[in-house]
Amino acid sequence: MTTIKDVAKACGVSTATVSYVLNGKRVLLPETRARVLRAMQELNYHPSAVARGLSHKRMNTIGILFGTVNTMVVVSHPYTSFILQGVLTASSSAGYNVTFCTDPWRTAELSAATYRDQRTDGLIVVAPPMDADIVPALASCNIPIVTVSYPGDPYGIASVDTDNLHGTRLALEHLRGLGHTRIAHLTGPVNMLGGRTRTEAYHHFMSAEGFHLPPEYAAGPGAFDADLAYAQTRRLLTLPSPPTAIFAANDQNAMGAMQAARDLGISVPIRLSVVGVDDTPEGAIGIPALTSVRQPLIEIGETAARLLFQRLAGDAPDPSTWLLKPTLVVRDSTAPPVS
Amino acid sequence: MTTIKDVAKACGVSTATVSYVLNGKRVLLPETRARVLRAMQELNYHPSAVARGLSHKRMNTIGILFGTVNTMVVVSHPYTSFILQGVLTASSSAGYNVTFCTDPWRTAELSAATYRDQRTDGLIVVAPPMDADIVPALASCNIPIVTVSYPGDPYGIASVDTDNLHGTRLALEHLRGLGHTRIAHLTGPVNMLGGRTRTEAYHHFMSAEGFHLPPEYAAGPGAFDADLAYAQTRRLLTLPSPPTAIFAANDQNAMGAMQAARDLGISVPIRLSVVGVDDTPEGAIGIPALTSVRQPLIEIGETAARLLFQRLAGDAPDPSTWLLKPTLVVRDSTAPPVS
DNA sequence: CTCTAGTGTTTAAGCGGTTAAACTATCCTG
DNA sequence: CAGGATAGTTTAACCGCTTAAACACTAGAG
Repeated sequence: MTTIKDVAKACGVSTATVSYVLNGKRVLLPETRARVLRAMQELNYHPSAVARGLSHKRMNTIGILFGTVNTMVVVSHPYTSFILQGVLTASSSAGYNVTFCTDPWRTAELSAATYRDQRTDGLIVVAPPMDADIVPALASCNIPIVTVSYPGDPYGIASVDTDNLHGTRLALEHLRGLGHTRIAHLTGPVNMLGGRTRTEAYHHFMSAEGFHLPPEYAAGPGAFDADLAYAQTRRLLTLPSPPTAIFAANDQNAMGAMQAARDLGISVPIRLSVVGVDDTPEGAIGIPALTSVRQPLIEIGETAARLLFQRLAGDAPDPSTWLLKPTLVVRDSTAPPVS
Repeated sequence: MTTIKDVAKACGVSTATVSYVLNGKRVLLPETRARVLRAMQELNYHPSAVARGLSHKRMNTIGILFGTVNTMVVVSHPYTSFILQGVLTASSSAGYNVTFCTDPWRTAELSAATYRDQRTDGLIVVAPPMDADIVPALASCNIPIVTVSYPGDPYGIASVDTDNLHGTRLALEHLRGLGHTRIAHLTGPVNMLGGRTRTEAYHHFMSAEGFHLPPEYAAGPGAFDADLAYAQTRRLLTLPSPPTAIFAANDQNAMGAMQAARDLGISVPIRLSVVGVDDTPEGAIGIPALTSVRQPLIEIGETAARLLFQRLAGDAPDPSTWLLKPTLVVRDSTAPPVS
């Protein structure tokens, strides 16, 4: 590997001169500059990002950490992979590299080393459980971070998320507009901001509308999991007064619900309407195609990355929560209730 | 940020001692060791991976580069995301970090800087076009690389891929076993190893079986693209003597073919059987569910990563091509031909 | 009681860049 | 034509950690 010294020696200048050619922080004689450039070419020289990083104390690299339990199956999951896509796009155009934190978060104690070694200039933490110590731990050692789907404010951190209140309203207004009044909810995990917020929004909307529904209509504890949703839906549909519509915390839950309905011989959407959240390909292709709240995941990833870059550049963005508007994709799993 | 000096000063030893505590390369008095460890705790010290990297000349990080044209939509693509998954899994357990090369490969000239700056110890290059200069360029400057779906041998590089010959045979034997003889092929891009190999394997199999098919049965140039496959299939199905089965270069092509058949009122699988490659979720969920050759993508990613780690550790693996066996997933898009 | 052989720690020179400050010409100004 | 400004380059310290080599000290051998 040729170093800056080799180049300097090769054309009889000091390493400082080569360095100035490299980053143009001083004016040099065109002739000198040309000679150095030629030598760099001939020697096939490429400066070491590591040495540079040590001097500059920044590596032009951000890390992305998926805060979910099962970190390793995360990439092929539609939610995370689209967020990742957005982060990569924004990073690419901002000249940043992205390193994947492969080491899943355990506890602040155990995982600190991986995230505090200055290998990355900052971190994007995606959807960490609300009860994990990861965000406070990272925040307390001044690592610049931006979170996705996590309450940022308490720690003075910028955070990006879907406007889940709005998304829930879209789904529920759609159902109510079709004439549904007996609308149940499959809850997501309470320790995830997205799940919790949708459930809160559901209750909020329902009481604002003056609907008084039995508690079984939003039974917890939930998860982002088709099997649990399946079981919960069976229970709902065998209630004396079953719901005519279900708002599921995400598409996986919705798929579980549709399966349960199918197994009970209850046709969707004729006798049961189902709305999910996430607009996954699986839902879109399912039979019937799932009506779903589409989160702007790529934009969320891009926004998170951009906020982090701003923060790293010094223009501190106000550490607040950025909510991006979801949209409702109406497909074939919703229809007016049979009366 | 506290440095090794702070720790050394805090407990009255030299930085060398702290360093030895850090990496245990010398025996120290238990008492000294304890004192240093305590200081590290109290000062909340975490060594800089960058400084370490500069000394060691390795960062314990590998890069992954997707060689396809449209790099930025790559993550959410099933092929790449599963490969990535495998790479991440293997890296995680080997203690390596993974950085995405967000900067898409342009030419050797333009992109060299990004890949030669020692930020990564080695590179996994996934499915680069065969006519791009990327692999030779990287190989010629001694960056340890492992390729996926690329002819590795010529450059003395380890390479991992699906055994496409075997996969093609699985698909074609399945069709022949059902009784098909008029089997057409939707070709993939010729500049991608996977596409090219499947087409070669198709021709090889057909002539070995003694089938003499019209050239229109495998018309090129192809692509991994549903629209082109759609057009090609329409042409095939309106031939005087149309095929009764189609072996598509991948699932996207197969989906295009099924759409074309549908639009022509030709029912799959009754009047046309279709086999794809990749076993994508979309294909699996489609109507009819697609019979497809499943590539062991996660294993491919893992293998590629492991080969790279071996290479980095010095145990040079023989730079040959590792072919992993695909399997055939039989679903509803194939059936015996109507006679 | 000297001499060697550990043992535990420090010194100091890197690793490959950056950059403030010093230096050396050259040029202009009064 | 001295004196200051300016332009182009070098010197050398530094970033934070590693590590060969030097050093100081004890302990056991002869």
